[in-house]
Amino acid sequence: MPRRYWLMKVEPEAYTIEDLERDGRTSWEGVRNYQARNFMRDQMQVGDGVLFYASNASPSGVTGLATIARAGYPDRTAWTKGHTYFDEGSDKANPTWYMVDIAFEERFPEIVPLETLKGTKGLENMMVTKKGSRLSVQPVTKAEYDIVARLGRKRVPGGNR
DNA sequence: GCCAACGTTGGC
DNA sequence: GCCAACGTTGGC
Repeated sequence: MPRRYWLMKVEPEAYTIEDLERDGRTSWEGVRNYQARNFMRDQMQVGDGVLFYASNASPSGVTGLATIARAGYPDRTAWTKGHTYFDEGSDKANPTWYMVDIAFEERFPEIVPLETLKGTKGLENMMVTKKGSRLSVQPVTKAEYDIVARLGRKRVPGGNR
């Protein structure tokens, strides 16, 4: 199966690329959206590329790269009473929610802000650049992934602003 | 903190 | 199955 590529959002208050660099690897529990769930459960494979996106940040943008380290498996936080991600309706025999693990790959020297993504040729069709795109797990093309990776690695004197 | 856009819920 | 109300996301 060819390598696929994804963009995964997280608020810096919850987790950052620095955290991932420190941890090396982390589990991505807590996704409670069916479309995102389907991507994690049905399509993500070990080795897939991930654009790590900081949402609700100033600015928001892609802060680094990761890879899928474990393909979709049931999100057991949905069964933990009292847990933030507890979901009464999730059946253990037929789990509603799935998670994956991701591994650190690279931290960009500077964030690639959403503004930059919006203004970069070749990224016009990226979901994240479109207004009202709330999906927290999005597929991206290899071409888009490569463009963003190149932007992230580019060192600009005085910073990438 | 505001608020537009979106996904989900629930009454009918 | 429609759709208004509601809660959440996320850019600004």
